[in-house]
Amino acid sequence: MKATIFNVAVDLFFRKGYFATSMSEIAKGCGIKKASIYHHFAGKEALLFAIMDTTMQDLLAHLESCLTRENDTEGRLRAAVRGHVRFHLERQKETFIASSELRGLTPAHFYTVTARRDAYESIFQELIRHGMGQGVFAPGDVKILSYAVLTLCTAGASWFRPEGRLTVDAIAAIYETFVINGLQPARAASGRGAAVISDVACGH
Amino acid sequence: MKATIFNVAVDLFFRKGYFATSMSEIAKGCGIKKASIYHHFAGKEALLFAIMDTTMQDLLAHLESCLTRENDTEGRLRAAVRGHVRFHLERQKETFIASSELRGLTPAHFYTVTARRDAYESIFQELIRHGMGQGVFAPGDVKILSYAVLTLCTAGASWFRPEGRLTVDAIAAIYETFVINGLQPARAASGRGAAVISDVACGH
DNA sequence: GTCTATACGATGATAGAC
DNA sequence: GTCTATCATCGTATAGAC
Repeated sequence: MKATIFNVAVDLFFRKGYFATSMSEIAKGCGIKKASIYHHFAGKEALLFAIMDTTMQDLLAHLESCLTRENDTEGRLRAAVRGHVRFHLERQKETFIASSELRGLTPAHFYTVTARRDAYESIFQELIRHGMGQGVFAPGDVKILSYAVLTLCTAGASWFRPEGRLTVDAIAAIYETFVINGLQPARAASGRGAAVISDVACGH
Repeated sequence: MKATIFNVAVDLFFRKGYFATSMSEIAKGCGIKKASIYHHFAGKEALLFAIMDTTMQDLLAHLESCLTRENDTEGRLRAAVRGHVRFHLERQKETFIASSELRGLTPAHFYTVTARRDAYESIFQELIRHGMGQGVFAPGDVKILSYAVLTLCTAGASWFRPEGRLTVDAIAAIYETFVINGLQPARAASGRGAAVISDVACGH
C-alpha cells in the first residue's frame, strides 16, 4: 500500500502539480480514506520528498553506471547525455516533479535534494571542462553550457508522450548529436560560432 | 493600482508558484485588503490569465520585430534565438510563469494561451524546416529539434540571476552559437552527428 | 476604490474505535 | 492498517457601508 500511495501521488503531482493535489484525491486514487495515508507517510511534504529523493538518487546512480563503460571524453559526454535523456523520458513523471516542485519542500529537504542535483550537474561540468582542455569542445563558459545541455534534455520530460511518434532511443540520439555538435568548435567554412563563444564568455 | 496588483502577483507567482500564493499575500504586497483586488480583477485565475496573455502577446510581437531585420535563413534563426533568450531573461518572472503555470488556467484561457504559444513555435519550426531544405542545417526531425531549441532557451528563465556573472547579451550570444552549431551538419572530420539524426528520425 | 464582515467549502492533520 | 469523526485553519469570493 505504501508503494501504491507513492505511485498515485507521482501521477497526481505530475498531472495537477503538488499544491493543487489534495490528500483526499491521493486517497481516492488508492481506494482508501485520507487518514490512512498518515500511517505510511508523515504528511504531504514527506510524500513529495520521498519521490524527489529516490528519483535523484536513482538518477545519479544511473549516470554513474552509464559512464563506467566509456573512456574518451567525447564518448563519456555522449553517454551522459543519452543516459540523461533516457532516464528523464522513461521516468518522466518523477523527473518532471523533481525539477518543478522544489518549492514545495521544507528548507532541510530542499537542501538535501539540491545537493544531489548539484553533484549531478558537477559531473557534466567536469566532462565539459575536460573536453575543452583537450580541444574536443570549443572554449566557452562551462556553467552556462552545462545548464544549456541539462535543461535542454530535462525539458523533454515536459513535452514527451510515450505513445508518440518517436521512441526514447531515437530522441536520445537526436539530443546526443545536437549537444555534441553544439559544443564542438565551429567548422572552418562558417567559423562564426566558436569565435563568439570565446570572445564573449571566456572568464571575464 | 491595477498595475501594482499585476506586478505584485507576477513577483509572488514567480517566487512561490500560483497555487501556493494567496489573495491575502497579494493584497498585503500592495498595501490593501484582499477584497479590494476584486474591484480590479474578476478573481485569482483572471489575474493569472492577464499575466500569461500579455506576456505571450509581447513575446510574439518581439519575435516578429526581430525577424524583420534579417534576410537569410541562418541569420533569421540566429536573430530568433537571440530575441527569444533576451525576452526570457529580461522578463524572467513573467516568462517563467507563462511556461510553468498553464495548469492553473480555465480550459478556455488555457486554449487561448496555448494557441499563442503554438503560433510562436511554428515560426521557429518554419525557419528550421526552411534551413534544412537549403542544406544550411542538417536534416532531422523538425518538431523535436524546435522543442530542443525553444526549451533550451526558455529554461534560462529558471536559473538566470540578473545580478550574476554574465549579461543578458552574453548569454544570448552563447545560446545562439550553441543552437546554430547544433543544427548545422556535422564536420567531415567526425561525421557521426548528422548521420545519426537522419538515420533515426527522418520521417519513418 | 477601499474598507469591514462574513459566507462557505476544502484543506492538512489528529484522536481514537475496530 | 483502515476506519469514522472532528479540529483548526485557511482558501476564494461576495455583500454592503463609507
